[in-house]
Amino acid sequence: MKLASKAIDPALLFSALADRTRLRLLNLIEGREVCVCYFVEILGQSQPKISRHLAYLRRTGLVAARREGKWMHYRMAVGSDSAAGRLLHQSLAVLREDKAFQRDLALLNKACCRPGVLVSIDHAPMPATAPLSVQADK
Amino acid sequence: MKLASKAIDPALLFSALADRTRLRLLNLIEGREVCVCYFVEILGQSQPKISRHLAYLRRTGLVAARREGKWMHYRMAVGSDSAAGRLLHQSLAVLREDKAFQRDLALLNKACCRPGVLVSIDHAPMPATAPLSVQADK
DNA sequence: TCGTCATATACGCTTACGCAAATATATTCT
DNA sequence: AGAATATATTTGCGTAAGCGTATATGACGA
Repeated sequence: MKLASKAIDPALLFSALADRTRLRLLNLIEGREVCVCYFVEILGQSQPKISRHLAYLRRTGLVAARREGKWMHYRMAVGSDSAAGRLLHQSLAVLREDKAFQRDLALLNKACCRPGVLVSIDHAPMPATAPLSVQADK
Repeated sequence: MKLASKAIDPALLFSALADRTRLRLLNLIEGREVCVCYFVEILGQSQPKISRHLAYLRRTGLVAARREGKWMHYRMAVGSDSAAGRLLHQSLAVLREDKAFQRDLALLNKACCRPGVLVSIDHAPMPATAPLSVQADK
């Protein structure tokens, strides 16, 4: 059961959103559980940088981590029952109008649905939930 | 005519929202034009502090200022036609669920609709547009 | 036990931000 | 012109945040 430890201050929430790397991470995390190795691969940024930003999001209480063997999986820790959660989720919805964010999601889709496309991580664990498809192929 | 000078980067927008004073200012500005003296009075913060945060919002392109005699009036500079505008406006909508933000709006209502309540500014110019009433008296 | 892989943290540095106090600018009034 | 009012900007200082590089931790396999 998810403890509502304490309401997240709006200004603090927006601080967490005030960085493009963190926005991209949250975009990928929303709605599923994602392994760190996907973040590094898809964002194309150094591992310490990704890890540092994930730590920031963890400290803020926006995401939670779960260890599974060597891998760490991150997931959302706030739902739309809190004001902060609504702020976060509705903001991500708008951000996904941007092609760059759609592209990140598409890469995540490829990575878990077409293993081998991202060869360097084709041994990594699958996300627990399939990423929402952006502009589904209809 | 409002020039769409350049799209506001989402991370930059969220930086502007990452401060409680600026959130309160934006809450008051949205939907009308407000004189600086109201900000100082309602937020109960020092004039230089208010001015500094207004300057920040101006630099970011979120608000615009207009001089009228000795007074400066601030208004929103982004509409819901831009992604940043949608992010901003929908965020303010959620923030107004909070009593503190409702209270600020109520004080603005009093200040312009019942002159004399805030005696120290009862000589100040009226907001151009009446503030949206929060929880209208039904 | 050792080595390796996956991830996290520490360090040193630089830049941005927030605040209070002081000062500057612009406008109106006399 | 000079004083008063409304607002803006500067200065100095402390803190938080970002980055890259280097190092530490934790889990697994040989």
